Amino acid sequence: MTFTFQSEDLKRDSSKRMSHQHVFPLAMEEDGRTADAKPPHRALDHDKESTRSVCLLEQKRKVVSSSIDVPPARKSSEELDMDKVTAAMVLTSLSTSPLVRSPPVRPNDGLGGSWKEAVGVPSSTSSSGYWSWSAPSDQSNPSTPSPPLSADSCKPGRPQAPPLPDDGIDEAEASNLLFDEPIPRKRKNSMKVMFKCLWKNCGKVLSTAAGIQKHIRTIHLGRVGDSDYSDGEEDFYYTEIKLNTDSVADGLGSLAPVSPSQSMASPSPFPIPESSRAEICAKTETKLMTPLSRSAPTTLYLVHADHAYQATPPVTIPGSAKFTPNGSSFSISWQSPPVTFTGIPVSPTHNHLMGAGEQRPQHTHTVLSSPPRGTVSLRKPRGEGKKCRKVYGMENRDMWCTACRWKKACQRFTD
DNA sequence: ATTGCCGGGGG
DNA sequence: CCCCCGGCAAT
Repeated sequence: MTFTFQSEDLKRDSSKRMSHQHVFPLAMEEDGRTADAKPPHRALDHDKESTRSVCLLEQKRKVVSSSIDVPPARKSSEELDMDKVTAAMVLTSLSTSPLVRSPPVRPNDGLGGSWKEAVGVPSSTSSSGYWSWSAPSDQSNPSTPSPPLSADSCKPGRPQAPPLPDDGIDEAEASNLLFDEPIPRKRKNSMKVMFKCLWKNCGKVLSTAAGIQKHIRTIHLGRVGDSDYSDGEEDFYYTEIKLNTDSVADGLGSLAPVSPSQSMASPSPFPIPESSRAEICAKTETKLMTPLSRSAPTTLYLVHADHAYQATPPVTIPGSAKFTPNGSSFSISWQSPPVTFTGIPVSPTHNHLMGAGEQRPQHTHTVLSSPPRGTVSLRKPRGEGKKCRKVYGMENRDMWCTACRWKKACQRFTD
């Protein structure tokens, strides 16, 4: 954080003191105290200008670099975490009787919503040889202090290629590969996975994904034909639930960050723009998943929404399909009937341009406009864009606009 | 925890 | 007026 670049030099030869904080005032319009040092020439002006821009640049760079620096650190700690988690899981699975066979799907990467591809053949008895969950190898080297680079601490021993390259939509897979996240993270055996239809007043529960998909397709969606064809729409209408002891509440990871309430007026039921599903996946797995999976092991009845779009919007199902795992508050439901999205869930095309543009909520405030107008507060809604403080930072306080310096509403960056 | 800024206070 | 800060609310 040293501001030892041009400005220091400049200041040194142009003026007297150098206090750490007041390095920057140089170019301010209001007080021309730099003028005394030398007759103001274009050169100096130029200097000032460039210096100022350098300041800004510098700051930008600081930001960038910090954001670059961070990830590795976090990563390593994450890896350690993962190790712990895996170890824990291994232990758990060892101590638990391998009663139930391994579930047909990998529960964790489900957010992509297309794991069904990975599962492949819809066989009800897919006990699956090749998911063999290489626990021993994990255990054999539990320490793994620091795997070089982004090594996958989860599957040390064997490559264990992802099931099937299959076809397109496999974003989850792709993202996993991209992010070097521990891909398979298979579930332990002692867990029964069921699939529950979320359709209004249906609540049918089947034991296989294919089954439930077929059910939805035929019964609810009214698809004809033998319907091998699935556009993935069914994914929205069922969810995976786990019954059983098996502690580790990983399924909740994806559900947790749901905000408890959302007005129906909101135009898009999906606060999260689908476009960045990959990121979401990764994030969910890493930062949300991990901490959560360790907490709250008490549930016996877990709901696992495989699809981000399913889980994320705080929807509410009217009648049925309401899970209350422990009595603790948790419910999935569905307020706006399936009509909301037809065909393809959410077009992955609409990216929101982050960073540059401001996207406003743009609500259509219906009729409720003026509450009690007489009240005092009337606080400004809070400015949107960055303000002087944010832009220049505390250390360059004298670059702020006056209002900002006085802690008043910013005048330079008005909204 | 950080940031925007209102309300109020001292000169 | 100018200048500053306590403290609150939103993030």
